[in-house]
This record gives sequence, structure tokens and C-alpha cells, in this order.
Amino acid sequence: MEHRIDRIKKQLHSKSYKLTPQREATLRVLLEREEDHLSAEDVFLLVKDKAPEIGLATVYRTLELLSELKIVDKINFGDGVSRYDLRQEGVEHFHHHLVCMECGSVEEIIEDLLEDVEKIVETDWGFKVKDHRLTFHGICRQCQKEALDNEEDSSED
Amino acid sequence: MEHRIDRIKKQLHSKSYKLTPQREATLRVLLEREEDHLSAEDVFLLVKDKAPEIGLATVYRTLELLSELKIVDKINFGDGVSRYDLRQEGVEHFHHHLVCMECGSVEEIIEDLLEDVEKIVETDWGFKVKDHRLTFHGICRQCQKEALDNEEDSSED
DNA sequence: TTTATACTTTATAATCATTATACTTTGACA
DNA sequence: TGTCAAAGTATAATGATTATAAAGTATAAA
Repeated sequence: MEHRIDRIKKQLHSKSYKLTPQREATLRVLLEREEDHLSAEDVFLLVKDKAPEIGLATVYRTLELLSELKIVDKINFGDGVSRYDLRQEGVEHFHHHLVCMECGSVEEIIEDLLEDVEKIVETDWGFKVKDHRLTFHGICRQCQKEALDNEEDSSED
Repeated sequence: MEHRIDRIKKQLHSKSYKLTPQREATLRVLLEREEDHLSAEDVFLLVKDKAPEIGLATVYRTLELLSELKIVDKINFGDGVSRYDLRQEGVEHFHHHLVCMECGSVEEIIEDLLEDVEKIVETDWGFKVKDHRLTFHGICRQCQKEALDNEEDSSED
């Protein structure tokens, strides 16, 4: 983890930003909860454990900064809150999400499934793609299973 | 246009909703500005011209209703406002968008580019896809052209 | 034509995420 | 040590959306 923080520190310095204790605390939270999709509020509460004197606005500013530098991705699943997601190292594109309409869980897909689609867009529409956001809405494996189980139950009475 | 309104009226009735004058006025605005991506506020202001007595909350509720019935799509480009987009008739899936990072223009792609990708998601992740949202961020044809022109200008001095 | 019932709409207030403001603190460097 | 700019804090303000309460409206039975 120290390694990644160091790397990010360098990224900040290269744009003449500093890695202040507050920013570091925020980063550590994001690193520790990498698999989650935390809202600004979530991040704030978790950072508060490490650095209780931090303000909400600072967390917002830090997340905004990290987002500008493409260290995190700011995503929006349409539930009214922005969520912040650490970008995989070395992966230059936005990853995809599977949002379950039943339980609200979010899975990630790291691999790029869109290379072919991007080619089509670039040639057919003359649009130079820089980034993409792809979200599937549907039913996750777990919820499909549960739906099936319930069906079996109800057919037994 | 009357034809489409009639069709939508039937869709509403089939779920026992009524096409009230307010709902009709809202729909007409959406039909007239089909190529735009209007926010609730935009729709409100435009509907006010037709039916000045309408309230903002009614517009929100109408858009929410139309969205539930899949007559419009509620989209979010991350600018803090939801936008509402009439769904093409007979097209059962969400369409895609090309958002220009330079001029902010939004182009639409109606064709489904994701059939293959969805198959992969369903088989590899066991995720039953119901809908998808795909947005590309990049530079539109027009802005690419302008950038090129400027480059030529500056190389002339 | 009344009356009952269930929807709709309106206006306004409330909510909630996010941002702006007005200080205060910190830390590098002269 | 003193100065200055970047960062941070607390709090207020903003702006999109939603909830609420009161009033209106259509429909169908009496």
C-alpha cells in the first residue's frame, strides 16, 4: 500500500499539489475499501476515524482533486449521490459496472469489453473516444438464485 | 405527432393512468424537442409556455411516470441534473450517447452496439442484463476539425 | 343530477448532496 | 522569526428533487 501511496504522491507533486495528512488519510480509506463504491459521505465518516478533525468540505475537495488527476473515478448510478472509485493502476480506461436492480449490489468489470465498439464509433461517427462509461442494470447471480428458490417454495403450497 | 401521442395515451391507459392536459403538454414539449436532452427545469419552463398554471412538482412527477413506463429515459451525464429523453418508438433498449468534452454537445446512437458484450456479461458473470447505459466521452467531429484548423493557423506564423 | 371515490394538481416546505464563503492554520522559505 | 500562499475548518447557501396538505376533477353508481 505504501508503494501505491508513494506513486500517487509523485503524481500529485508533478502537478505541484501536496500530499497533506488529510489527503493521505482520504487516500488510505479509498485504498482500504477499494472494492466498495463509497459516497463522499461514506468516505468522510471513514476518514473521520483516522483524522477526526477533518471537514466534509475538505473530503469533497480532495475527492474532486483526485478525480481531476484521474486517480479516482467519479461515478453516478442515478441514486443521487456521486461515488468515488479508485482507478486500477496502469488501467487507463474507466471500468464497467453491473448494478443489480434487486439488491443494489455493484460488481465491477475490469476488462475492456468495448474495444470493438469504440472502433465503430470512431469510424462511423468520427468521434474521438477518450473515455467511456458503461453500466448494466439487471439482476445479479445471487438474486436470480433467490428468485428461483422462492418460486420453488411457493409452488410447494 | 398526434399519432404518437395517441399511442402513448394508450400505453398510459393500459396501466390505468390518464393523459391529463398537463401530461399531454409535457409530452408535446418532449416531442418537439426530441433531439435535445432537457433537464426537468428546461421541460418545466417550456411547458409553462403552453400551460402556465402547471407546477414544477407536476412536471417532475410526469417525467418520473413516463420514465417508469419506459416512454422516456432518465439520463445523467454527471452534471448534477437528470435529463429526460424520449425513447424511440419500437426500440426497447436505452440508446447511447457521445458527449463532447470540448463543446458539451451530445450525439445519440440508436443502434444497439452491445449485443455481443451483453452475451459475455450474461455467460461470464451470470448477470441477467435488463438495460444498459453507455456513454462515450471524447471529442466530436466538429471540435476535432476546429482543433486541426487552429493548429494550421498557428503553424503559419 | 347528486354523491362518493379515487386520482391529479398546486403551492409550499422540507430534504439532502454539494459548493461557496470567510476566516484560520500550516509549513516552506527568505 | 516573519511572510505568503496553499490547505483546511465551520457554517451558510444553493439547487435539484421530493413530500405534504389542501383543493380540484373525472367517472360511475344511486
